[in-house]
Amino acid sequence: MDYNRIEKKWQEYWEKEKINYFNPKNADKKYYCLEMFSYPSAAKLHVGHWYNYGLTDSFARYKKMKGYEVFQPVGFDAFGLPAENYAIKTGVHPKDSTLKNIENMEETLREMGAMFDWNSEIKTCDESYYKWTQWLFLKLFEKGLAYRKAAPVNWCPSCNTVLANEQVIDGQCERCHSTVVKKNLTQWFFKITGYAEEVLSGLNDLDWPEKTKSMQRNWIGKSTGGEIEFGTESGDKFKVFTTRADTLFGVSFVALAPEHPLVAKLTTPECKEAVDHYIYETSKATEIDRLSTVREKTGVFIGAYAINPINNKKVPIFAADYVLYSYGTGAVMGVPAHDERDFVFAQKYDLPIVRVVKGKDGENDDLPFTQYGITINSQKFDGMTSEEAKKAIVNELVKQNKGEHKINYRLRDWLVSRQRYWGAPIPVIHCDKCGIVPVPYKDLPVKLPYDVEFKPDGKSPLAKHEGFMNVKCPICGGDAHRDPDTLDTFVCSSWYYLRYPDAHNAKEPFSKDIVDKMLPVDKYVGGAEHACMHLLYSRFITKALRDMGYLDFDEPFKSLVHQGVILGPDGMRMSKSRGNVISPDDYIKQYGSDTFRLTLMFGFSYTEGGPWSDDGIKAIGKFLDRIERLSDKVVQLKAEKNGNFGKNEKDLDYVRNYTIKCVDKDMDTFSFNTAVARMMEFLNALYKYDALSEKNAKFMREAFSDFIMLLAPCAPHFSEEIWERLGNKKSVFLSPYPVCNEAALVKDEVEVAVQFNSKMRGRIVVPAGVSEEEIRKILSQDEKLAPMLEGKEIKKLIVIPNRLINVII
RNA sequence: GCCGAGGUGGCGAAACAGGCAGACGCAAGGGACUUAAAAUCCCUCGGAAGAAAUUCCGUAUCGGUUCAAGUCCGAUCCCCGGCACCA
Repeated sequence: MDYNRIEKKWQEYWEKEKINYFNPKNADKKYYCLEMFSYPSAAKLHVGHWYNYGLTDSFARYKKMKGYEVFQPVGFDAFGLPAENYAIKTGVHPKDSTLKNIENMEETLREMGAMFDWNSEIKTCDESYYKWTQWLFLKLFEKGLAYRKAAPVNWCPSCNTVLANEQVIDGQCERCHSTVVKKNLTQWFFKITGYAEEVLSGLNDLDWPEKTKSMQRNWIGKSTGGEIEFGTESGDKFKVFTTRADTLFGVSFVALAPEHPLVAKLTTPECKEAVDHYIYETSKATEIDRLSTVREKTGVFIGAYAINPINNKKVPIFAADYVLYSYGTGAVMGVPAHDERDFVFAQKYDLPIVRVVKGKDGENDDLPFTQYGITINSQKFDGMTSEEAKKAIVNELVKQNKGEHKINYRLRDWLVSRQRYWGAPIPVIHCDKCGIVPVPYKDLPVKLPYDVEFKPDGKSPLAKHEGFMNVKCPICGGDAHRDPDTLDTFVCSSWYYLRYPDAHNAKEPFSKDIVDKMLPVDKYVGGAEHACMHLLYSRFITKALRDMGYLDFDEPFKSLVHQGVILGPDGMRMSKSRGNVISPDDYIKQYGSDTFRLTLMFGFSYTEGGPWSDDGIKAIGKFLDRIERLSDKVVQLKAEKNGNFGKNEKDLDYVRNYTIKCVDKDMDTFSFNTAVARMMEFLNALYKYDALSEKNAKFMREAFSDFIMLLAPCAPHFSEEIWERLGNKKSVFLSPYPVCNEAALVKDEVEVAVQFNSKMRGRIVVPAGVSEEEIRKILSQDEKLAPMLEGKEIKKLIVIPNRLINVII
C-alpha cells in the first residue's frame, strides 16, 4: 500500500466530511479528550509528541466509535523564554519565530492524521487569547487573590528573571540550570495558599495516578500542630510552630531564623559582633548550601533568653540558619531529646538534653527518640500518649492565651511576574497619586509592543519602551506608567482548557453555560513533569473562578494519564548533544504514519515508555501487510456456497468476540500494547480460518469487518482504505464499535489444568460447567492420569471452573 | 531520611479478583518454496538432566500464610521518579 498517498487522501476526506469536528448539538454525549498543549519549537514533531498526541488520538477515536461526541482540541503554549532567548541569540523577533514554528507544527500535526478540532485552536500569544489571561489577572486582583509584595525571591542570573518555587530544581533554574540566588524584590503573587486545604483534599476524588497525587500532597505539605508563644525578659514575644507540642517540657533552647526581626532587637551588645558575623557568613552561603541536609547545623547565641510558657523555664535564644524564615513563624523550639537536628545542635553547643517521651513498649534508651510514646518529666501531663499530650498541652496554652492549634502548609504563594518580554503584560498601571490601578476591562488587551529591545540587563525589557510605559492614570488622569513585567507562562496555561470549548468568544473568556456543559475534561494526557506546576495551578484557578461565579465545577481534569518517556536506542533521554534522537519523519516516509503510531502502541507500556528500537517498526509493517493481503482475499470471497456455522466458525467467533471484549477494555484503559496483541491473535485466527477448504464467506466477511473496526482507531488511514475496499461507502469512524456477543464466549468444552498435590500433572478436556462427580469420573478414565491415581485416596478436590483442578491425594 | 512506582527469558513486554508464568511480538536456530535472494509459509525457542516419555528448578534475595504465591504478609537488596534542615 502506498501509505503516504492514502494518508493524504483520507486526511482530505475527513476534513471535507467534518469527521473530526465536535458538533455542539450532541453536547449531551460529549467526551472532552485533551492532550497538554505544547510549546511551538522549531524542530519537527519529535517522538514524544507522537507518543502523546498520536496515541491519545487513538483513544479519542475509540471513544468516538463508542458513540461519544468527542472534543479533541489543539493549541500552542506560545509565550515563553525559548523564543526570547533565540531572539537574543539570532535577532529573530520572538513573535516571528513563534508564529512560524506554529505554522510548521500545525502542518506536521495535520500529517499525523489526528482528529483535532482545528476550529477551536488556541495560541496563547494571540491578543484574542491573552486579553483574557489579563482579564483573569484582574479578576484575581479584585478578589484579593493577586497581590504585590516585597519578598526574597528566586532569581535566575542567566535568564534575568524571577522564578516560582516550582521552577527551582535543586537550587537551579529549571530551564538553564544556572544557580538560583535570592533577591529582595517587589513582585506579583497569586494567593494559591488560600486554596491549600482544598487543592489538598480535592485530590482524593480524582482519577489521577497515585504518584502525581502524592507529589502534590508532598508539595502542599500540610502539617498539623500548634503555635506557641514564648516570652522574653525584655517583654518581647514570639511564636514557634511545632508539630510536637508533647515535647514542650524538653525545650532547652530556641532558634530564630537569622532574618527574624527579633534577632537584631534582642541581641545583647556583648554578642552583637558574633551575631553580625554569623549573619554575614550565612548570607554568603548559597541557597543550595543552606538547603543541604548534610550541612553542619550552626548557630550563635544572641545573649537573650526566652521563657517557656508551660513551665516558665528560661532557655537561651540562638540565631540559626537551619531555621527557615519563610516557613511557619521563622522560629523553632529546640528539643534535643526528640529531634535529630536539635540533638546535633545541642551536642555542638553543649545544651541540656532532657527526655520527656519514652517508648510505648519496653525501654528505648537511644536519643534522639523521635517517635511517639508516653510523656515523662512533664508534670501534670505525665503518662499521656504523645497524641493526647499534644492536644492537652496546646489546650492548656490556649486557656492562658499563649498558644493555638495551627495548621501550616509548605506551599508558597505563586510568584507570577517575570522580568521578560515574551509574555502577557501585567494589566496594571502605577500612579504616584492613586497607587496600583487596574487597567479598565474595556482597555484590554494591554498589547505587547513589537518594537522592544529585549537584550537582557536585569530589568524588564518593556521598561525601556516609553510608548508602552507612559500612560495616563485611569483614575486621576495624571502621568503614570504601566507595570513592565509579564506574566509567567503558567498563567496562560492555567486556564486554556476553559477557552477551547468557546475559543472565539469575543465578549468573555468563555461562556458559563458552555464550560459547565463541556468541563471537566474527561481525559487529560501529558507528561508527569507538570505535577506540581501546571496541574496544580490549573486546579487553583478553576476553584478561584468557581468562587467568583464563572463556572460550576471544582476540578478541571477528572481523569489524568501520564505517558511514559521514549528514550533513545541507548536507553538515554533523547538529546541532540547525545546524537540519539529518533526522528519520526524518516520512519513515516518509509513506513507511513499509521505504522509508526502502531509501533509506539505495541512496543511500550504506555505509562512506562522505554528505549526505542528499530526492530519494532518492521514487525508492525509486516502486520499491516498481512492484513492487507487478507483483505484482498476477503474481497474476492464468493458468498454463496457455504452458510454453515459449525465448529470452525464457532472457534473463530469465539476469538472474534474475545478480541472485541479485550480490545474494548484495553483501549479504554490506555493498555494499547495488549490491545494490539489481541488484534494480532485475531488476525492469526482469521488466517487459520481462511486456510480451511470449506468456509462461510458471509461470516468471515463480518468477522474481518469487526477486525478492521477494532483496528481503525489505532491505524486510522490504513483502516479507512481497507474499509473502503470492503465496499463500505461511509467512514469507518461513523460505524459503531463492535459489541461482544457474550454467548459466543460460552464454550461447550474447556481444557483445564490438572494438578496432583498442587503440582502440574496434565490437562484434560471437560464439558463446560461439569460437576465434581463427573470430574472424578473423567479423571479415573483418563489414560494418562488414571494410572497415577491408582491405589491413592482422593482426599480433596479443588475445582476452579474452566481453569484448574487440584487433586489432593 | 520521607513519599511514590518498580525489579519477570537474549530483547520489548503479558498475566482478570491468589489458580496452567512468559500471551503478543522481536531476535536467534532449523525447514519449505526459489537457479538465487527478497518476500511468504511451517517448526523450535526460560534453565538443567534425558535418546525420549518425562522429571527437577525458575518471576531481585530470605522467610511466612495457603491445597495453590509473580500476585498476599514480614524482612532485606537494587533501580527509577519526587520531596527534603518544613520544626
